[in-house]
Amino acid sequence: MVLDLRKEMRTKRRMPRKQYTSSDVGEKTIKKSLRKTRNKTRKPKYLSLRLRYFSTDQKLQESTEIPTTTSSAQLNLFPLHPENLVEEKDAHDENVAILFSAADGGATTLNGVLGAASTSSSDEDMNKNHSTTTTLSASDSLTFAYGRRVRDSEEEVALVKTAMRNKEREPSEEKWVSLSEVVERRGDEEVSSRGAADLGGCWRNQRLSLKLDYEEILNAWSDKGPLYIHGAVDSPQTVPDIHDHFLASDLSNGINDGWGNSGGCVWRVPELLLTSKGNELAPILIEVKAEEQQEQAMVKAAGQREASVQRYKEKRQNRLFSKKIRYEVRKLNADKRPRLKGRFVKRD
DNA sequence: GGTTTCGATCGAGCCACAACGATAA
DNA sequence: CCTTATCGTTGTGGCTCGATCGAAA
Repeated sequence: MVLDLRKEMRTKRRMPRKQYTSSDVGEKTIKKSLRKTRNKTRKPKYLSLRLRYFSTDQKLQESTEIPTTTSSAQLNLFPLHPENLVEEKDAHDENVAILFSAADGGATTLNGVLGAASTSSSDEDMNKNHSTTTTLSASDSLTFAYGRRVRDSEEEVALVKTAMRNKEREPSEEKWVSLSEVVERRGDEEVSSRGAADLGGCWRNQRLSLKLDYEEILNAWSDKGPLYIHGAVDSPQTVPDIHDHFLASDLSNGINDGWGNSGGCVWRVPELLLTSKGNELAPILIEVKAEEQQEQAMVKAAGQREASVQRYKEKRQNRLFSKKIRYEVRKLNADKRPRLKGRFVKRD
């Protein structure tokens, strides 16, 4: 009996072996290209975030109770084979979808976080940010999404900003940062990639301090319809007054929509309570209405979540895994070049 | 529960050579 | 300043092999 149970558990845990597809070839080539571009010598091994992630995730769960549907929180920011994972890892997908539920707005990338006023949340950026778990950007965007711990750390903010500056300096080259470097800089044994998470905390402690020319923005937007945030399922969501301490108030109210958006990231609009007679409602009716609204809010939250998961899946399926060829001529030459056991050989 | 075995997967390296880029004449 | 020649470096794809990981025994 016990043995049978153990066997069943093993079978459940068993992961299907990966089947190579045409996209994998491109993926492999990209890695090879990056590898050769970076250095010819053997690179030092980068610390896998997987273990870190486990511990981090557990800690975060203890402190923030992030809703997870599975205990298997294996980090997989860059699913190499989305076509295989779609059905197999729905639960995992949901977790990732939670991570990037705000991906449409780019809020989970560093660009989205730090450069909200100037960044574009294009798919390319997303892909780049998701492309590898060892880049600072990817890991930080990850931990920002998870890291909802409220903690100030100017040093870490500076570190992330430095990384972003370096990225700007070398726009075409991905910056590789060894985890050990980050750890050294921080000088403790904390999870190194938590910087952005704490950055998120800073954002929750401090208001957004964007210096925007609101008049110019309004003028520029005047012919583009209302200032609504798209992405909500049913009701339009207005841009909140930035002078409201919406972040803190939502946090203090304990609002959590089950998205990891414990307030802050999801702006809410009070429901309009109108009767046919006008704006007045009897107290009892208001009470009943409040309960109904609560139920509706739950249903709506579930609907929003489902919609967002759907959006995430669609985006992931459409993600391009194609290889970027720098010199098409060389590719043509290499294709024509005779090979023996995969190696190039001299022409006769 | 610990150890060993086995199979799948991954990553690094190899190869020839045209193209590229820098430098000198 | 422009052109030409030279030389070292880069990039390209398919295959192999050792390392790694997880499941099974």
